[in-house]
Amino acid sequence: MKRTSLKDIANAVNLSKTTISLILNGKAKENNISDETVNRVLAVSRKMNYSPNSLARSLSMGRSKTIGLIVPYITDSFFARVAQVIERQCSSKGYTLIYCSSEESAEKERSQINALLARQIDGLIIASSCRNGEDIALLKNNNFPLVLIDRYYPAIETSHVTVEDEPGAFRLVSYLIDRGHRRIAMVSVSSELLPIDNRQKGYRRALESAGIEYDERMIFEADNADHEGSVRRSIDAMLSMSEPPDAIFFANHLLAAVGFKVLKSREIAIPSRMAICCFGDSSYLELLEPSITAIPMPFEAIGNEALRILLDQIESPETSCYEQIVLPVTEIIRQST
Amino acid sequence: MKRTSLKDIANAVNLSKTTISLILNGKAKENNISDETVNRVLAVSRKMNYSPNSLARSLSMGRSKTIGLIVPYITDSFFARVAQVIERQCSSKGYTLIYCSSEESAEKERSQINALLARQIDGLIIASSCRNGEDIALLKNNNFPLVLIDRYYPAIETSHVTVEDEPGAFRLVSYLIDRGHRRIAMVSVSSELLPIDNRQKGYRRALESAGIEYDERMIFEADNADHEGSVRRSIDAMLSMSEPPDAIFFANHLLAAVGFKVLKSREIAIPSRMAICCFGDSSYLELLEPSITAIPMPFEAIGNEALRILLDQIESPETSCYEQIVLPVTEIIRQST
DNA sequence: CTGAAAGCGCTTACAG
DNA sequence: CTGAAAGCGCTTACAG
Repeated sequence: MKRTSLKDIANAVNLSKTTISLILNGKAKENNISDETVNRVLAVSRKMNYSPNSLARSLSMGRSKTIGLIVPYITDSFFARVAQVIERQCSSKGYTLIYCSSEESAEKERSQINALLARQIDGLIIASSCRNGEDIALLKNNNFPLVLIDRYYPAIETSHVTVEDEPGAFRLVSYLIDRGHRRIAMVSVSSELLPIDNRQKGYRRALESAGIEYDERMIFEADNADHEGSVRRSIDAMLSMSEPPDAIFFANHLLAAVGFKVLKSREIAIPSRMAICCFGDSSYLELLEPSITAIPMPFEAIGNEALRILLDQIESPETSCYEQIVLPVTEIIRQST
Repeated sequence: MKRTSLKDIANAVNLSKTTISLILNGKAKENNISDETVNRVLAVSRKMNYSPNSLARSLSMGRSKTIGLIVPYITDSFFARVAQVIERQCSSKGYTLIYCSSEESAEKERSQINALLARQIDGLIIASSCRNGEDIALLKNNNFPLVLIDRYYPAIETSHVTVEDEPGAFRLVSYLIDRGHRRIAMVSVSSELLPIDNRQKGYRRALESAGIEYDERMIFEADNADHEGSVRRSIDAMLSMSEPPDAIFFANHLLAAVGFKVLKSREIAIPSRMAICCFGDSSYLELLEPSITAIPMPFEAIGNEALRILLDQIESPETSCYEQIVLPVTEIIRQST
């Protein structure tokens, strides 16, 4: 597809590329280019349907007005919504967003970081796999504009936007305890994900501060590659315990949905025989019967803050400094607890 | 962030950029470059952590190994899954995917098409707003590699991948009729979206072939900007009819979820007082109580076929021709009907 | 076996 | 008021 270039316009109006470029970039005034010339060029460029080749422009300017976003799964409604928020903000600020899914793989994450850097992106927002400290450190050491969301590396000082994972989990589990539950299981995912770890800490602290002994057999780790199967096995394992749990805290909304399904299929009454709740939320959790107690993620704030910090780093590198934002969360009590 | 360039390597090893470029692109053999030189360059380029500037490369080669995908909403699980499928396929074929959400706006779609073209993408997959025939025709006339998914323009011959909207709706509504329903309402979205229109046609044909008179007051159009409110109003309107419908066919899964919620809140028993079903599916529709009869979208096949056709156009422009794929769909009968 | 040179489509000091 | 020229980082005929 032949696109018209600056040179084409220059030839058409018998001026130099320089002049055309200046005019099209709104620098006519400061270069004293006559109104007549400006209008003529504008008209012709419109007629020729000109739009600049942004590769050439970025290459020449050394910045692309593009930012990258890497999330684990775009199919996870939480990340999709964060992406939506960031995409909208970006376009209102004249930036383009390129996003991709790392599928929770450190290698994919690495190759995506490299692919994005190769495209000369101006900054990067990552919900990292938590197993890629090397690249994160490299970016940081090069002062590359970077904001981590949802997950960060405690050992590496960066800007990041997260939520109150530990306190949120603490409150939710404490609530279960207040409701009389004593045997509370937790289903999380098998990985070193920081937020999951913090949610587990909150769970543990809630038990401790209620004087309930922590029992590691009550912690189940699902397999990201097989939520369905692994959650089913976890729940079956719980049910076959001599003293089965009477409540389950799921580490995220996807696990909770699967858990709900399994419990239903096993005909376990919720909440009478098993109360359930989870970190994170999704529109359908309130539609289920019983509706599920959950802690919604402030995806709007996460996206907005992350982009604000990133653009600050990009546009005012000298004054900007690392910002760590921890957003508050509030549980929504529904029927499942 | 200073990246190392070909020139940096050339200087480091005292060879020309040409030689480095040839080696790094695996063209050493055909240019008789000595193994020793090759190894030396490879080692140095690794040590210097070189990765080519893909903007420069694309600019020079005139192709970017990048394809664009425009969907209405990445937060719609259907499109997120299609995007996931395409992203995976792309990366396995050495392409990068850039996707963005048009939010069902023709203007956004247009500006995204232009932004993507400006990035010299090699091809484009679009689930179009159906109100942007102008740009689609322009792309087509320039022989730009293009595949439409989910929606297409009947007046413009292009490659596209869609599903059996009309037959699917026909079968589903016929099923409702078989179950004894006579007053069947349809809730669709207020737009000129082709698949929605086809689903409506299927609905209508089912009624006709069962000898049920079509009543346009049974068609409700929800507002994309306010699903919640408009579906609520539609359902309230139905309920206040002298002879309310006894079944509702929702044009997509998002509408069905909202409809389910409203019916519950109005304490309308499903399916005894009101049967419901929808086109499209989502993991949670089977978790609801009653679970919802639906027609799953073959997102895997949509993504795979679309990309296959597109790559064919890109890589063999001379032999490729327009392909129109209509994928079959099968309803899953659940408890809501 | 290797390099100089032109070109991809832009921007931007610099000169007149 | 406007243009020639260099440069961004690559690739690729062409020459030796």
